[in-house]
Amino acid sequence: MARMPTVKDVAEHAGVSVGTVSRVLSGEAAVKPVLREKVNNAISALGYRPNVTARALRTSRTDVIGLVVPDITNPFFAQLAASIERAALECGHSLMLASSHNDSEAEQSHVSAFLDRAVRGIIVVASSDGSGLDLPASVPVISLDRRFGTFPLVSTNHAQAATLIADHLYGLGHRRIAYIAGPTDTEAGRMRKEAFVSRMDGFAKTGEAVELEIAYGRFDYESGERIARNLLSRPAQDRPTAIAAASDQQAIGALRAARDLKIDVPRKLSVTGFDDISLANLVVPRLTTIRQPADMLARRAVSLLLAEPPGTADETVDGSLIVRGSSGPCPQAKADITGHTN
Amino acid sequence: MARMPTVKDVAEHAGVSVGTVSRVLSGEAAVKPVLREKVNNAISALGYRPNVTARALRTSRTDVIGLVVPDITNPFFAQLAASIERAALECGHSLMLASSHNDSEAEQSHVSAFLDRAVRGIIVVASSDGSGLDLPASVPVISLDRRFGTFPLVSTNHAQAATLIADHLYGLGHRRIAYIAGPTDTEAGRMRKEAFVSRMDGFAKTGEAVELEIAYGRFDYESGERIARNLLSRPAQDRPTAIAAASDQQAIGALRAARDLKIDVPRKLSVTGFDDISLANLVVPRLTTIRQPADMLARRAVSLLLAEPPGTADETVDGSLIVRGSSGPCPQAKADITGHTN
DNA sequence: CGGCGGATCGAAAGCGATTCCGCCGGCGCC
DNA sequence: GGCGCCGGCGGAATCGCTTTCGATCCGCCG
Repeated sequence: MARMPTVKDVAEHAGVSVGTVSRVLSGEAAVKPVLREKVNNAISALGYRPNVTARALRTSRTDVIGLVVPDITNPFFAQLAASIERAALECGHSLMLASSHNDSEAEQSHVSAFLDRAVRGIIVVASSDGSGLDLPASVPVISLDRRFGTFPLVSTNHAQAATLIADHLYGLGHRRIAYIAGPTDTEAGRMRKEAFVSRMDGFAKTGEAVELEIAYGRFDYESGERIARNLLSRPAQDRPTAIAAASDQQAIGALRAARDLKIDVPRKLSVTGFDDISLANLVVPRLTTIRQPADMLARRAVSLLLAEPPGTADETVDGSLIVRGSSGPCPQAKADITGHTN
Repeated sequence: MARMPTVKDVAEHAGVSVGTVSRVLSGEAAVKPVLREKVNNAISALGYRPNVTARALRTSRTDVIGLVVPDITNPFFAQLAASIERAALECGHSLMLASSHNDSEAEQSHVSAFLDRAVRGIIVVASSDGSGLDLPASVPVISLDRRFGTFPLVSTNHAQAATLIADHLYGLGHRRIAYIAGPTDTEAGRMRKEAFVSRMDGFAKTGEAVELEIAYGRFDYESGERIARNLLSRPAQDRPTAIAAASDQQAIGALRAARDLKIDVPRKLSVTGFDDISLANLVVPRLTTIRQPADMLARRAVSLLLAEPPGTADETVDGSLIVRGSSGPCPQAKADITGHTN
C-alpha cells in the first residue's frame, strides 16, 4: 500500500511550502486565492487526509470528547450517550466512551486515561463523588446528571420535576403515598426526594394531610421490586394508594411486584417513575413518568465543554410530566363513600 | 501549572540518555538492572506519564479500539458495547464508540474517522453491508453479529440457536406457528429465519405437518407489535398458537399486542424471542428466548482484533435456550380432543 | 523617490516519543 | 596478543503537523 500523502507531498504537488498548505488547511490565516486553489487541487488530487495524531501532538488538543458513565447498559445512560454522541458530532467531535461499572476507582482511572489522551474535554456522569481525583485537570470537565468533584453540573431540574409528580399524585386524590427514593449519596436521589417531600409537606399544611412513607433503595429494577413488595404485602387499608419512584426502573420493578400481588394498576394503585426511558412506554400499563430531556442535557453539556472559555456555572433544564396509564384517581375516594373501614 | 515532564527530563534526572529511558519504558530491549532502577526512580520521582499522542505519532499505533454500533440505545448493542469495553480494558485498550443511527453513510464516515485516528482496530456491528467503503483498511476490522463488508465475522450461531427455538416450540406441541423475521438485508435476520424454517420443514417431512407463516419486519418493538396485532386479530382457530420472533424486542412488542387483545400468554399463545436482553427477564410473563453470549462474543472479537496477525476466519459461538414463562404447551391439544373446527 | 507598514509566504524550529546507527568495552577464539 | 563480535548505551534522525520568524513585495504617504 502506498504511503499516505503528507503536507509535504501536497506542498510539492502544489508548488508551495508546507506552511502555506497548513494555512489553507486551518482556513484562518490569509492566503492568496490563487495559491489556496492550487493547494486544494493538490489535496484532492492526492487524496490527502491530515494526520490527526501529528496535529494533536503539535497542538496538544484533539477533537475527542471523553464520556464516563456508570453503566452503559442502563437505558437512561445509553440514551444520554447517544445524545451526547450526536451533539458532539454536530460540533465535529468524536466520542470516547468508558463505563465505570459503578466503581469509583475505575471511574477515576478512566478520567485520567482521558487526560493522558489529551481529549478536548470530559463529561462524567458520576457514580461517585469524585473526591479522590488527584490529577490536575488540564481540560474542561463537566458533570452530567450527577455531580462529580467540584466540576460544573448540567442536570435535570430534579426539584421542579419531583414537584410535578407530587402535584400529579395529589391532584388525583392520593393521600397515602409511598416514595421509593434513590441512593442518598447521589445528588439526584437526594434532590428528588427532598423536593417531593417538601411539596407534600406544603400540601399537608394548607390542605388535607397526606401520609408519606419513604423507602430507600438503589435506582435499579430489583430495588423497586423488593421495596414495592414490602409496601404492598400489607392489608389493603394500610397500603399506599400511590407509589412514586425515583427512577423508571424502580417503578417498573414496582409494577411487577404489584402484578405478582394481583394489585390492579392504576385502579387500586398508581405508580410513577422518573426518566422516561424508552421502556417506560412499553410496559403494561404504560408508565406515568418524568421525561428528562436527554438531548437537551447533552447539547448543553457539550456546548459548555466546547465554549471558550469553558462554562463554569451549573445549568439545569426542566423535566416534563408524561401522563400515561400507570396513574389514576385514588380508589380511596370510592372507599370513603361506601364507608372507610379503617 | 508546571509543564509535564518528558522523557528528556526523566533522562536528565536519571543521568542517562532518552534512548535508554525509552528502552526501559518499552521493557523489551536489554538494559542493565542498575540503570533500569535509576530510570524507574526518576519516573516516579517526577510523576512522569508517557505522552500517548507522541507515541502514537511515532509508531502510528494506539491502544484505542473503535466500535461502531447501529444504535447504542438498543439494549442488545449496549450490552455488547459494555462487554467489549470490558474485554478491551482487560487488554489495556480503550474504546471509542460511534453510533450510526442505522445510517450506512454515517457508519462509513465513522469507520474512516477511526482510520484517520490510527486506532488499533475496528469492530463494527453493521447496519449496512458496508459495500461502499473505499478506504483501504490499514488496521484490522472485524464484523460483529452482522457481516460488514468482507471482514471476518464473529457472531452467535444463528442457525443453531434458531433450531433450538424450533425444537422447543415443536416439542411443546405447536403446529401452527408464526415467525416474525428480521430484515432480510441483515445476515442475522436471514440466517435465523432460514434455520427456523428448514427445521420446521424437517419436522413436516418426518412427523406431523406444521403450518408456518412468516412475516417480515425490523428488529424493533413496533415491528413486533404491529405484526403480532395483525396475526392475532383473526378468529381464534385461525391464529397461530406460537409466535417466534427474531429479536426480544419484537417478541416484547408481540407480548404487548397479545395483552391488548386479551390473549393469554402462555396459555393461549406462546411467544419466544432472541437475544436475552435484560428486559426479557422483566416483562410479564418473562420471555423465553435465546441467550446470545455477549461477553463471549466481545471477548472473541477483541482477541481476534488484537491477535498477531489479526484473525481472519469467521467465528461463531453457540446460543442457549432460556425457557421462561412466555412459552407453554399448545392449547390445540385440548382443542383436538374436543374436535377441531377447522 | 525613499521609506514604511501590512499582507503573504518560505524556511525552520519544535511537539515527545521511538528507533536506527555507531561507538565503546569486554569477551572468546584462533 | 590481536581480531571480531556482541551487549549496552548515547546521540540523532524521524513521525506529520503547526507556528514563529523573517524575508519579500506591494501600495502609499510624506
